[in-house]
Amino acid sequence: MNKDVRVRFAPSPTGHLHIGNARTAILNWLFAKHTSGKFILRIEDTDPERSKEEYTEQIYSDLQWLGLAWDEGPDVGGDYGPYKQSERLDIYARYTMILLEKGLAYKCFCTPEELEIMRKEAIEKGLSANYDRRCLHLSPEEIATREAQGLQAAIRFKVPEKDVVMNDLVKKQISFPYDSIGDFVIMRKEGIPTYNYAAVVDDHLMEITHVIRGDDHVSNTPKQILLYEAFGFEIPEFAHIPMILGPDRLRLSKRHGATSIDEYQARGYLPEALINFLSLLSWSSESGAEILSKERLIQEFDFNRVTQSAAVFNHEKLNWMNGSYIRESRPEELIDPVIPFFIKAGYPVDDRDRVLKIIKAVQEKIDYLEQIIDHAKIFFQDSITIEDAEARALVRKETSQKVFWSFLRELRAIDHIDMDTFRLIMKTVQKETGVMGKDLWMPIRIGLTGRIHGPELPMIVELLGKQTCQKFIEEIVNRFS
RNA sequence: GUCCCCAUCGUCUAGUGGUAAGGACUCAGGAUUUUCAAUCCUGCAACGGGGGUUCGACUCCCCCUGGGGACGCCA
Repeated sequence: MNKDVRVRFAPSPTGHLHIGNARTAILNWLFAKHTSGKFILRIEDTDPERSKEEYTEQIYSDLQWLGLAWDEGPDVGGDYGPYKQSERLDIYARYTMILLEKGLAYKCFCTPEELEIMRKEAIEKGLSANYDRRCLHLSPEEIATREAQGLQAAIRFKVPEKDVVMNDLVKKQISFPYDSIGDFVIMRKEGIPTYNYAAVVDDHLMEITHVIRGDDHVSNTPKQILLYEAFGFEIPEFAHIPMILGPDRLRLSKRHGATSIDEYQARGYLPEALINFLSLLSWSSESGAEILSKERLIQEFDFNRVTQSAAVFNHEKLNWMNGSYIRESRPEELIDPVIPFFIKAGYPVDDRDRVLKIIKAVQEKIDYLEQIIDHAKIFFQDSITIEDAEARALVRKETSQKVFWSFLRELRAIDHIDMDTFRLIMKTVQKETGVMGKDLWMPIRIGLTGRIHGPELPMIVELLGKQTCQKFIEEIVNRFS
């Protein structure tokens, strides 16, 4: 019956994996998983100017970090390789010959300068900025002369005079008048294919069933459809997903801050949260739920529920969602992800149990892992400095002094402290001093951390340990009395 | 300039001819709490404009406006 689904993510290695591309990859992956199909990675490195091997590696690792495993690709192989376009040049050349022989494509000797003038003139006249076909009617002799002069030709596709209709899984039916499509170059004079051409040849040869990509490609699609028809290839399904915009409703770009996946990784966003969030840009669950596991996304994903309109990337919501994932994580799972941030901050990491306790103490306060550095600072101080004026005033209060002395007396009487003994001690302090509530707890908090806000005190005390607690309180007593 | 697409709270969205236009983020207020946070509750906030069609339009059609994309020997 239906062919097995095969989809591809086809980035060009010209930079880091961008948020928009990542979203495209995610939807491809979700659809493949949803249909038990294959997810294929193809590297479109046909631009020698901009493509770089290091970016290919970067794309691999970004995709891996997101947890999007591919079934076929340059590194893992597959039956439809090679999966890098730069290694398929002979294939494209072969198919170009077919078009040339059938008279469906022709050589073009126009220079970039000529083309630029042509374009300007067309726009001035109010016409569409298409190629005027001046090389279409070159006689064999004229072609021979130019080639004898050493001129190299690009190959242009001769666009047939018929309107093109496409049926898109998300955009539904769109038609393009034939005269809005100009004869486009399929092979550059260096013998390297252009995007529209290579994509068609590859998608056909790789038996891609669904082309899922950003909707900035819709106007490319009629060209590609024409190519499929010229070759007699079966046309795949198309699904053009809406763009992701910045807050100014312009296409998301570097100007908008962090736009590549590795930047989010570096700040301690969780891949699951990113996938969840990006999936919800222009797609929604029928249930209305927003926090959706990968499994659930896979199960529910459907093009019928993809929106038609572009979506603004909302940082605040991402932060909320990521924070939600952090809060829902088991603290143990967070140890490894958090360690790089500890190392970066110069905090010791050899005692994993201590790291775990710190995570438990601050887990609910952070939206992304990088923020743990600031919250955990209080656990690695040698001495306490009180910056805040309100805190200084509080510490000086008479009740605070009483609390300190009482607390210190209790502390000196024991040799080890944990959350429970701390609570017990505080009860005693309360009884002895008659101080309670904020006046009781706040001096201790400030004395131990220097700050007015922070994690729950019992956790702080246990993490600091008896010696450090005693030292800090002794210091503050000396300083302020 | 030409072609294509889009249009519900500030943002992400639900909606599919008859709804008090629902949810989420943000924001405000409250509850809880030894602080902050988290959590829970409450609240503010939207169908771009104009014509049709219809007994009835957020929903269908047209125009306008606004936005986006494409028109590369980039992808």
